[in-house]
Amino acid sequence: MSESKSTLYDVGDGMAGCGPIFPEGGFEKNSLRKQVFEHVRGNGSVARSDIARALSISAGSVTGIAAELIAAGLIQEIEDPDREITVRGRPPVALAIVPDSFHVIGIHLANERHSAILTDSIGTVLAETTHSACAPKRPVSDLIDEIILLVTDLLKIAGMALNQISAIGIGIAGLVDHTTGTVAWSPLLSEANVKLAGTIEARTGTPVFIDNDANIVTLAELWFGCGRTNSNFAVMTVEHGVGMGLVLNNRLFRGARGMGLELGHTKVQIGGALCRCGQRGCLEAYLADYALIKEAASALDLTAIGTEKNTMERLSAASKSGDPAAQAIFKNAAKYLILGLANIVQLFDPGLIIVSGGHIRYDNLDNIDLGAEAHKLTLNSNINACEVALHAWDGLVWARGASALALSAATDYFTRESR
Amino acid sequence: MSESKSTLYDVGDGMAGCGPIFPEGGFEKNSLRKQVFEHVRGNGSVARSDIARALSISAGSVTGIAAELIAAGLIQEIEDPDREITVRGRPPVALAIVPDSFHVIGIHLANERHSAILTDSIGTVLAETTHSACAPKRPVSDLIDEIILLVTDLLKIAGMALNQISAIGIGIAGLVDHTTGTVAWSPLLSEANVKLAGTIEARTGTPVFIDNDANIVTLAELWFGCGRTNSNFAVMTVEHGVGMGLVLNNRLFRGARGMGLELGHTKVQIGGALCRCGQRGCLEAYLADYALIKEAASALDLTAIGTEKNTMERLSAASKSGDPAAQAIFKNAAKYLILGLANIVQLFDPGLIIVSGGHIRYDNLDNIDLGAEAHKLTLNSNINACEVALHAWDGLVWARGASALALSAATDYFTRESR
DNA sequence: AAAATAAATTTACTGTCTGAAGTAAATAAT
DNA sequence: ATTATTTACTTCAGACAGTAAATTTATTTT
Repeated sequence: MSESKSTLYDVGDGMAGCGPIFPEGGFEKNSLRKQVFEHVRGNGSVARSDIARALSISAGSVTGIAAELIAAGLIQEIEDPDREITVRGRPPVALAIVPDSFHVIGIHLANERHSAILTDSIGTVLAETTHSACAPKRPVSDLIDEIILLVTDLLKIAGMALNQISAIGIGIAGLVDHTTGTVAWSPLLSEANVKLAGTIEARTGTPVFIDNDANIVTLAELWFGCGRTNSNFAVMTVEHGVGMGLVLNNRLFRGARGMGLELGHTKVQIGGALCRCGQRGCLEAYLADYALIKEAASALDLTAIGTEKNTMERLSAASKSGDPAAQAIFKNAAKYLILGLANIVQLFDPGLIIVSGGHIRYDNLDNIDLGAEAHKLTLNSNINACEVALHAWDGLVWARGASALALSAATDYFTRESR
Repeated sequence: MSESKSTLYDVGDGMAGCGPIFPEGGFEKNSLRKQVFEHVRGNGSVARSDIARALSISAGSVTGIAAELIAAGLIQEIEDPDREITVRGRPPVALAIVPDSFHVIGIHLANERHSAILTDSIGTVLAETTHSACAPKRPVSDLIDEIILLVTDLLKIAGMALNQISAIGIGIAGLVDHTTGTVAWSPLLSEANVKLAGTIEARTGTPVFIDNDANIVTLAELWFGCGRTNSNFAVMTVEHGVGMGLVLNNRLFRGARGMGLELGHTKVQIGGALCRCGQRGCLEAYLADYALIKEAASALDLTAIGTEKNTMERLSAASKSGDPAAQAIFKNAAKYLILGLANIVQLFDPGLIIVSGGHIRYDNLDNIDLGAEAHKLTLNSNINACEVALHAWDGLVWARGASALALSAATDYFTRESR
């Protein structure tokens, strides 16, 4: 832990609202209070009458619930900015979230770098900090110290106190059981089956929720990205490893026992390439960064060994400048990326797959229509081809996803029945 | 349609009750009425006080709901057969389903043979019929005639009238959208996008529900098989094709858009073996019956071409009598079966996978521990190994699964709120 | 026969939501 | 300017699902 980069934000992010935008008439018996709150947050600002129509509930209910939410300080009446005066009848009164009704923290823990953000109740980033990390495997106590350091740093930047934070979300690489808050295994930890959430909760007195990398990225898409307007989509992440996340009916799907969705370790070739997990033929062994780097020796002079990121950048540059070996490496990886997409379509049939990863990869996918290529590998009777979107992120997605985890929990807390 | 085999049943099937046995305190806000009914059906006979404890609802609610269900003729008080007299206090009064409160029909449509059963409200088979079919592809109108014939035959055997049937469930091979009741594509139909459920509904005046082969088998396991005591499990079917079904939280998982779970067409080898779907490298192309038969020429004298079933039987016999070529074929198929299992574990992490198929296959899997072999191909950090169960079925599973579809719908209907 | 115990029922009450009637605030027509 | 029309919002009685606690019922134990 040496250099640190910190920034103070006070901006919104263009599109109104945040969080998944639910289609009208949610079938799930979420309390109306929560439904109304989420509808307001999802749309930025809505009138009571619009809410009643959208959720198909009675106008009377909306009045009552809005009154409760206003009394609780969660929402407020605002001057509708883009109101049309041409309609007759009593003009609607727009409702909007009170941004500073509560605050949450989102943290991402990774090999080289930890990042953390502090947001208000509509997900606006108020403060951000990044701490570089180096220790490859450490005892839990060390990692907890690092987390506490991130939190205190963040609070200092934002000028807030810990008791003003309603929830903390943490994303960490490895096998995570979200329901119990346990890290079964992580590349960052020398110990296994760590009750991370509980421990941090005890240290901070704040509710803590954890999930793995892939789910965090998926949440980021659901709350702040292209997933917002899609109820069903999959996310495929390609970087050091290969992961995936799935959203069904605006909800993160976590598999039967909380684990699963380990796309990177599905087998795509019997007795194939050796994967870092020790098995052979994993998708990851053909597609992840480390798999490409293993092959990079044939394209690059690797006598001077650099970081993984550096090597990938050199490999990408070589490919773009026409090096045939480097191009072959990326081309082969693309073939397996498409295979992965096809298998996702075949098994989950989402309407949309978001491929999320660093921009380096995309530079080498420019002329490939991933959706069309994947469609060629699926049953053609599958009429509605699956859309494939590339989404290159900055370093903040992970922390944003983690903050979504916290936002979701805080929303549940503040809108729960009979408070 | 020539020979027909029909039987009249009047037996139960050993284990008490039917339908998934829900763990205590279901989180889903199913109406208590339905929860109580399902709990009684799942357990065969339970006292009111047991229901209150199991579902953690108040005793008062149970009294009220039981009264309603009794008034509706759905359940009844019975003499508890195995009651222990040693306890003091007022003795509990056992409740049980009234078996003939309603009846449903389950139909399975396949290439060579259609089968249909008529059951009462606890799934006891009251009548069964099988019609042989031959036309490989026919217009919808023909298939509908065949279905109507099955239904009338069944009603005659059972001595019942159509208006005594509360719902009809139909299982058919192909791509089926359960929610709309549409068959997008089927090997039995010359037309595409057929609104089968709606048409039969109009013809019979009875609610009709359809689903595909794999889901039907999965429902059979959930309602009547080893799935009853498991809330989360996957089913893998291996026969003419390779399919799968998934149960999450006692509910059939149908993917994001109702299709999906096409395990047979996930790719396990880039540019691999040619599949009947036209693609290369599908799991099915290595594992399904037709894939094995393609290779059978090297082991058998195929100058006399027989049916698929016949060839499989000859191949199996050859393998068991020590023919090395036949043994190699089965051994290779087993490798891909294990790969399929490993991929299911990796993606869905169910606690149990039921491999469902004809017994021919199992004869050649005797000495293989599928669970252990699949575990070898998954992340070893996946601590809880997935159990793998072989379940060889008789020809009735499909129809039973279809009847479960109907039973489930009828249950919803009769236990819905404010009737 | 009385005490103890457990099951089932009754009763009063709570919270959530709806539907209908009423109020408020604007525009359009006269 | 006045009235009608339209739309947004509020109020309130009541349906409904469920609970918690008191009560009744049926049985065993003492």
